[in-house]
Amino acid sequence: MKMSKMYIRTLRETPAEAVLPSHILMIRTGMIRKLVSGVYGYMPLGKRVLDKVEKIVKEEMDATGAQEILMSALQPAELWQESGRWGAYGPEMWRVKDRNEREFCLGPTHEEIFTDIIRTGVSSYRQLPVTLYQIQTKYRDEARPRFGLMRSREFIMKDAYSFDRDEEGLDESYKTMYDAYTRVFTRCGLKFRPVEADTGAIGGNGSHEFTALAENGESSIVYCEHCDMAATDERAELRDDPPSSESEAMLPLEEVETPGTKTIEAVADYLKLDKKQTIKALLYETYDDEGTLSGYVAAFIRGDREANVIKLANALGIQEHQIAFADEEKMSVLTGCVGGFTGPIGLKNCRIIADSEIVGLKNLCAGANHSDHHYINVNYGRDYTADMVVNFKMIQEGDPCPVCGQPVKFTRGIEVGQVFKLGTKYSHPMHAVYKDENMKEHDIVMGCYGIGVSRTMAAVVEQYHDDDGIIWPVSVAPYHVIITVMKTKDETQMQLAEKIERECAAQGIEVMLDDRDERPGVKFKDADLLGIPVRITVGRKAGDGIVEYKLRKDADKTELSAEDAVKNASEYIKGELARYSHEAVADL
RNA sequence: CGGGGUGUAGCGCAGCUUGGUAGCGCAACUGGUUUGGGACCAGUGGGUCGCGGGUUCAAAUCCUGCCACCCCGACCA
Repeated sequence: MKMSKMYIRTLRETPAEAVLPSHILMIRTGMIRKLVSGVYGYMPLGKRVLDKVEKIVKEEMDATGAQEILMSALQPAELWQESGRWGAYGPEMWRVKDRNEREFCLGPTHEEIFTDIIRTGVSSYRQLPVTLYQIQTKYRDEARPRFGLMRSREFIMKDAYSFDRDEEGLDESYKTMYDAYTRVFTRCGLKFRPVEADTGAIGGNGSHEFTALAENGESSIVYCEHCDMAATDERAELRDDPPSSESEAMLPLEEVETPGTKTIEAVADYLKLDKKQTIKALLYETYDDEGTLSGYVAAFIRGDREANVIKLANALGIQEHQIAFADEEKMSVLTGCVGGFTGPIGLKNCRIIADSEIVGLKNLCAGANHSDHHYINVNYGRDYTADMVVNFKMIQEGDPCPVCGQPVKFTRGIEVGQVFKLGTKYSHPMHAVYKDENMKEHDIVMGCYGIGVSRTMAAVVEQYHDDDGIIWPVSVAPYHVIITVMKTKDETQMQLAEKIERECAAQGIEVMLDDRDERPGVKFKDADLLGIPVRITVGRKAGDGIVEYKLRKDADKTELSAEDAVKNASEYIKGELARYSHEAVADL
């Protein structure tokens, strides 16, 4: 393709709207265009990359025997009411009405739709197992869209759903998808890690996230260097703490003045204590199924810790969206807590939850429930008790690994895929059943599997770039080779360039020819920015049939005959494509 | 949803404090000189200064309401 004919515009300056390298580069290369916040369009180069990712996804899905279909983004409310999620999903669901006030949503995911398909299409055990998938646009009205394609309100997702007779069948389907995902992300060139994950609002009883490693990622994952434990920070189990200061003697409870010390840092600093010797209060309000306020919770945790809201909600027997930070002023009227000085002693009209760790620690410092005062030498049992003692803290770097006990490590990443064992969460309420050999009805056992296709593209850029631009892995590069002509008005150069273009194309290499009437510097900068894996420069020595050959990822350049350059490019591209092929990763 | 910030040409920004009817760089267009790492000279075109209301002889500038976008947090199958 002649670059002079291509609809491309690159930007020299960093766009004001972008912060992450991947976002900046995708805008500077003109691959994507923002329409409104969290909604992007794909320009020619972006679309080509998207297509490559999709192709890899399709090949791996098809190889598992999954079959592609395509469902509408627009979904009737009735199906969601049947599954119980119309109310449960929350404000991220993009709800719309038709002219007759009938309710719909723009699908954030498709469990209901696929369950509906299967319940009318499957009646016998003989039709199971089956897995269907689609690559389609999803809508989530994110509270805060950001980082370009990383967290957008409209995005492209591959979603697959498996249907089995029983749990054993599901385990097999799940494993098949898990392996296929490993191949997909490997073929995209990503450095990633599958980690144990929570099931969240999708529900079910087992899940893994596939996380592309990236400093700027939004997900935090925990792993162990001594065993194969890897999980999201929310999911990671923490060992129950043995009472760590059992032998220490309890000192007399004492109230001390601590003026203006509203934060743990301030109190610890003022009293010259380690944060680990303090108790932090976290005030929550809870809601019932209708979303009305149902009560207050005061949760206490060691001062240096963070709470894991999922674990807290689980302990309270409610969903995650049914708990939120409390309105402190309203809560203080009823319970006697004082913002910044809340402690477990003397609270009323709320449930008190203590993290298992502080129960075992002696002589801690906690708020006194009146301004500018704290208690010191607070001890569980003697000075206060809790309605529940729960291990609800978030795991931290250095905490013991739940599997082997060695200190855990943290890293950040981008969640590019997730697999779930759903069980009968949807099939049961929606009555998706099959008849067995004895004409007995059973709920179909389901799994669901998602890949963020557009997000995967962003993750690749996030992992493959330098100061000059993108460095595409060959498997997803928009073009394989760029021919840079130094002087387009020089017929010898142009003719040689066109010859190279034809020869590349004849070998199935995707090639773009920079025939624009620009100075060499502009062309080199653009070639680097666009990140095309191989660059062939046609310049002064064109008359002798000599060109320059350079890989985007390497610094060195070599002068070769045009024939050898094409041969090198062809060998390199084909080698890389083979390395990222289905066959090459088949045994992963 | 809470806190902060920004809206001026396609992009990046200045002007606003102290009101006088809009400017710089890049990009685009024309001509010329250039041509191996984002050239130079000359010229040209392009703006309801986010939108509404108010103050004033006069508003990009002051007051006010709204909207959009970005950042931090909350939230996030």
